Amino acid sequence: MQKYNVLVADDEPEIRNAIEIYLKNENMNVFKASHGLEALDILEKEDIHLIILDVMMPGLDGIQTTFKIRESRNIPILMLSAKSEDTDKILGLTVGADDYLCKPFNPLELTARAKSQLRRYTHLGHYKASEDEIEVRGLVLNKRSKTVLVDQEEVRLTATEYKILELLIEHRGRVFSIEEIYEKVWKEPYFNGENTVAVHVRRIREKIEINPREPKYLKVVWGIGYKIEK
Amino acid sequence: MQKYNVLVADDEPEIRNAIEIYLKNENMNVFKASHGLEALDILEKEDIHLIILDVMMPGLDGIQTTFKIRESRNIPILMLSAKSEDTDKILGLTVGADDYLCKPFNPLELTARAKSQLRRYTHLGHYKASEDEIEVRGLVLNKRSKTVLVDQEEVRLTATEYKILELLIEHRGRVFSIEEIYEKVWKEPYFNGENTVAVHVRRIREKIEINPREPKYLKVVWGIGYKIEK
DNA sequence: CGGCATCGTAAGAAATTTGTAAGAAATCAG
DNA sequence: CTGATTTCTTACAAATTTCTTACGATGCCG
Repeated sequence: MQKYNVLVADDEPEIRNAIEIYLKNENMNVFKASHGLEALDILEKEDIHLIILDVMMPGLDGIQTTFKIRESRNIPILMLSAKSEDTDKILGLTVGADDYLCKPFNPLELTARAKSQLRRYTHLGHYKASEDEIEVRGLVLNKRSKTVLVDQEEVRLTATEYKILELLIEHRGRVFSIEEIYEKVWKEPYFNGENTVAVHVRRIREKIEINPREPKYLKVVWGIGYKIEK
Repeated sequence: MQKYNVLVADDEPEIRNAIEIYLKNENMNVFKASHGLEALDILEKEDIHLIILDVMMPGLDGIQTTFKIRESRNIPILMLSAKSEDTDKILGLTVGADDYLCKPFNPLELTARAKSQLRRYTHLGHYKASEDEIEVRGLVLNKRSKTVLVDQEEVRLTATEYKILELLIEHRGRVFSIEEIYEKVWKEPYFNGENTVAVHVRRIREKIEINPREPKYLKVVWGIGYKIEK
């Protein structure tokens, strides 16, 4: 069996060590860093398969580190954050992370999520992109060719429209706030009052829905955001 | 295995000692108090994981102590009370408690309930973030996707309705006063006379109950507040 | 330069949610 | 039973959020 290398970056030594124990238990190699810069350093030298990052760290924090990593690589990142009332907010901040978990977390859940990320590797150790083709109720999105079919018919989406739809479809069933969508797609902070996402949603609906006023795929969840029905 | 610290507060020494024996048998550390103030004192000094409180105690009784504890902490509380005709009444009084038990109780039941509360801790000793999905008698609440299913059917709740329901379900069995609900959901002080929570409760019932007038899930506890039946 | 496609903004319309008030109904205390 | 208290119910108006449309800006390609 493949032995995976996992990098854990957290400024709290207890958490770092606890995670190390859980992961070693699952037969993984663990590299530890106490802040973002150290993590980036290890990342250059070692063949890391998964990064577990704490949001809150002195110096380069988890979010900045994610941006840095994403500039050059597509390694899976699992973000950790302190439990907060406003989970959605944190979720919005974790742009670029592949998954996230609130502290205090359940060790079983941590290892389960870590393994789920690692499952995306082939036996050669190469990172395997998640499924190329996603189908949901007659709507087929192909990530490789970046095309969308609705009932066998190809639909021409613009680049931004496609990105929004891909985001929603990849996590179908989950609700994304307008802010979250904006920050994930545009990769810049969202200022309240902007109407852009709504307009793009309208345009996407125009193209993929039979009746844009009664959307079958791209649904609104009032006061929360948008989602693709599972 | 993690060794848990349990605080037992009861004015009757026999009961205190009996509980101590049962719990030590289950490999727990036991701290004892004979009244509420002493319990609060120990709580400050020790790293307590579970509190077992008797309702009837001289000085600060179990109910007042619960209020005091809840002002600052979210530790699980198991309430003990003398058996009475009017179980509901006592149940209503246990606002803020996570579970309760009637005296005389079965030692097996006591340890079972104590362990059930402690199970919510991780190996790190942190209080565990609760599960993503909570199921209670056919009602399924998914915190990640912020959706609610009743008998497999998705129910569309508004943002505030969802928040109220999530609060109640997360601590199902516990009674929340209108004031508590208001302040937890709206995050602003509650002024007596406001009707808002009641109206929202009505609307939630309209959506999740078969017959809103005879609620199966979201029940009222007269003079105290609302709760979700366990 | 002209034609075309894409994008963001603004502004008003439409839809949905939310709070309030007022009276009805249920429950409790004596 | 009676009056007091608490919860329930309904309707309506205000607030908020989303939808829709149109327009101008930008950039690409020939």
